[in-house]
Amino acid sequence: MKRSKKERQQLLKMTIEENPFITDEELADRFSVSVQTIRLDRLELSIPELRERIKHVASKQLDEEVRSLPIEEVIGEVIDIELDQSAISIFDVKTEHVFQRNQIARGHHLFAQANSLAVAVINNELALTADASIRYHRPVKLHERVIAKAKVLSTSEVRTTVEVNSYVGQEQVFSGTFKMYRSTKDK
Amino acid sequence: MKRSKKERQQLLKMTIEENPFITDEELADRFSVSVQTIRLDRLELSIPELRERIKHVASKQLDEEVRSLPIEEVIGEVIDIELDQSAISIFDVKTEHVFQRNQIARGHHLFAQANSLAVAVINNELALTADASIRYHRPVKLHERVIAKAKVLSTSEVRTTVEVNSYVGQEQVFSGTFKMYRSTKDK
DNA sequence: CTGCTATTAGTACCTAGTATTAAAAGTTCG
DNA sequence: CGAACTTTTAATACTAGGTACTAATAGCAG
Repeated sequence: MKRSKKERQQLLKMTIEENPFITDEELADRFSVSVQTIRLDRLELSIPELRERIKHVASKQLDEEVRSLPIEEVIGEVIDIELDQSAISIFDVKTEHVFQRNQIARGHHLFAQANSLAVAVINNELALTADASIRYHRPVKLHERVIAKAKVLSTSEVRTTVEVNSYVGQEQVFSGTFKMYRSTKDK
Repeated sequence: MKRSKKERQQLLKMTIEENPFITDEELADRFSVSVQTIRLDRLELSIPELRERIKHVASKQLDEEVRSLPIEEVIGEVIDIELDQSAISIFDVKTEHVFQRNQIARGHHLFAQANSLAVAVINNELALTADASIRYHRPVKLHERVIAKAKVLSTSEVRTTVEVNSYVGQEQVFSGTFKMYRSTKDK
């Protein structure tokens, strides 16, 4: 089938994005053009060669391995954070989070969102929850968006108290107070 | 400095593990031997060439991207239950439950085990957590088996209080008191 | 000094490219 | 229709980072 240059380049870009491991030769085959054409296309689109693409993906992987900060491990998506002060995350309730019978979110998901946000807000290599006191104000339903706001109330050498309030729209659905250990090194 | 063949190969292995992006030439420089020697070493140690190493790292990255598992639905296995009285469940801590940095189980999994057991023990079409007070006695580590025991403390028309204590072996790791609504129908 | 291992050197070949020049094919406009 | 332009293909020289193989040399042990 015939494709215009523009169409081909558009497809090329998508193809490479989907599978960065593809060679120019395979691409040439796939689009029924010469290898040179593919190379001109890549040049015009500023798409680097196979090895560079792979290298880039691999570096990302190494980054991830090294990093693995608590922020990656938060349940929900952190949209704002000021270390040792406050943090906000959003959590969309999907089918896998609710009881089938009544479409109400299972409590531990709201807890997890709040608790992990409390962990994340603490500017420390490691924070562990010591104890917590929580309250569910009203049930949260499927497809609702829960916004959790964490606020650090007090901090001492080894302990920090974090308050988390979660809302759906203007309505409060959850509140919790988390007392956290801030262990300095590994335990 | 002089190193024996064995010493060099040992170091070589570690060096490549730490930085898979290093070329034979750089390695040769670093160990003050010829490039050929490095290649013989890699051959003996079955270490693939630079590009293959990078490719391998990159594929791992793509795997990870696909993964991104949601918080799982299974929160321990109920092994005994007497409705409105008591229940026991076990929960094996796997890699997906721990912080990567220190292999300590994330608090919300212990909470989820206890909370879901509290829900299960209540002989009602629907039970919802109203509030909870919990305490983490000691961190739980990877591969430990947590046994949660729930006991119903009091029951009224609409509310039930459940106490849950969790253990690893003889040692208590978690305790919580859950006040539950026993709503008769849907809310 | 003879063997042996370890190391180094050299050559041909490979993949997946870049960079450049040139020719051929396709398209558009007057 | 044909000149002018764009697009595509082809061909060549060169590169990095290797493999595979052969051969020469270095170091040391008995």
